Amino acid sequence: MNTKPARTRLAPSPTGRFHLANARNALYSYLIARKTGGQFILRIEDTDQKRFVPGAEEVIVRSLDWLGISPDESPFHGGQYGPYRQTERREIYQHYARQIVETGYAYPCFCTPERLDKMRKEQEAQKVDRVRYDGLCRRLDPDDVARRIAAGEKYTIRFKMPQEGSTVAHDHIRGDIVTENKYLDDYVIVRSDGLPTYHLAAIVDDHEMQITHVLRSAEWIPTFPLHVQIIRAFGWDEPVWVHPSILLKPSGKGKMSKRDTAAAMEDGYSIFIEELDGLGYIPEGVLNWIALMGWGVAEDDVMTLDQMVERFNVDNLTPSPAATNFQKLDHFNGTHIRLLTNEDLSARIKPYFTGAGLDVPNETLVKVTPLIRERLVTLDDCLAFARFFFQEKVEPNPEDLIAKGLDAKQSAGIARKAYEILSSLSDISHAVAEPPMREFVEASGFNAGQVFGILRVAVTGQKVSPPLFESMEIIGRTTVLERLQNAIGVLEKLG
RNA sequence: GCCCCCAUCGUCUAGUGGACUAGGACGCGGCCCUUUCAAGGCCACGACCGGGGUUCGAAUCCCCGUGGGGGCACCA
Repeated sequence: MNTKPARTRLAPSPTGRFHLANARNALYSYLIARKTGGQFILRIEDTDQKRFVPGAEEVIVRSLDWLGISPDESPFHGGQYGPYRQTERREIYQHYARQIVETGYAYPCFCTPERLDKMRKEQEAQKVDRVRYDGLCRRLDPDDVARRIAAGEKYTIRFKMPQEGSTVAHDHIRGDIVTENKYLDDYVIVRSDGLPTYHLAAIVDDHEMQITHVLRSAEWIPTFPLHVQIIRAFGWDEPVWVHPSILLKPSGKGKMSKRDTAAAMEDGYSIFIEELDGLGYIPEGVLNWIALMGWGVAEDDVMTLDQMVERFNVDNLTPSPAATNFQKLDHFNGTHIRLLTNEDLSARIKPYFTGAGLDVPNETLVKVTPLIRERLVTLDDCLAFARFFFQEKVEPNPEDLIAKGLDAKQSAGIARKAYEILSSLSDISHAVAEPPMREFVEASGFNAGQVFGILRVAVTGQKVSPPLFESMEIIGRTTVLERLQNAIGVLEKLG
């Protein structure tokens, strides 16, 4: 990989939501910049003002910040190459639009949308292979053009695509992409409202902002030759182009549809970065997950951002489409949760408890965290495993208090015995309480699963919980005995 | 319809003509550990899309199919 400082960019349009594919382009771009000591830039492509969605820019920045891959330059962070919003760069595009017309690589087109529409319909009726601009204004007399412009007639500017030969565009992971020019079109590069389309704006900006590596999704491949031709028309150097493939639905058959997105949501997943936080995912896990969709790492695939920077290489990006695998998200999330320090994890799960209306004393939290860390797939799982630590009372399902293979009466007997043993101890810490309970199990003839199962449900209110004795130690003698007493009452009523 | 991109276990991938009995990870199944659930350890199952070439030799190179995907706007 080129080691001179790279300048990369993420250029989303503020029209929709910030999803996986955006994040993945951002990550790879960020990685290239960090790896080479360069800069990662966020540029807002808002030239289509009809589609502008208020607040979309903020979501993008918030998502990037959450992931920990904030841009070095952006409309919000500033920078030497601003403005970073295309609608604020009008004059720059106008300058280059004039230049490209003057040098003969583009021309004004007076065709109205109505005429274009009619033209297309006619072409469709004739079943042409590819509907495209018929070149009417390309053949206009220069004096005529000047006259019509002077008369105030509205016009767009079209790029004068070579009509013969072919264009070779080089993608770093796909190699040369050769397109015969006869399949290309005279694309509109400046709208009649004076604002450029993506084709001109992006090329001009990438040049002006000195972007060295352009990562954009594969949807851009069809217009890739156009972009290369525009660059050549200006006589500029090309950046390194990389087109990572689109992301497929979990089955790998077809791309993510609205329906798939909704289905993911129902399963507790999301393709929108802003929603992942609320779903209990941590940036470290999400990042690791995203990184591996299209980046070939042979082994040791659990990585922190720093490790990714260390190991990343654009050469290892894959060109084939990747299925979105949420199970893998869970895996990476759980793995990275376990990599967190107890202090860090405690701070991250606390909001879930308080959010559920629980009072969470820190001294209790720090004791609880080590007990549940291995069990968490998502942060919000902490509630399922540990809410009983912070509740006044616990209400076990009566049925659950009856041990496997026993009836209510026998179970009540075990509970009473456990109460007897525990209440005889002044201290029920793990080390003190376990030996006598084990002795009881030995002597009683019941098995450990039965005895401890009853105790677990009585004390935690649930069948699945963190280790019993550690849990009881944290809950404290008084509360444990209260809960046991309550369970005995429930069992007696049952019996 | 036309153009373009892609093609290794169910999924993400390693593989750049001989080191391939095709490696790793997720998931799945089993075992161990264990008071539950996890975590961890071990084991198993599981793939080179098809057909032609090229070559002493092909997962790897070429061609043709097939399948999947993208695009054909004064959207990005």
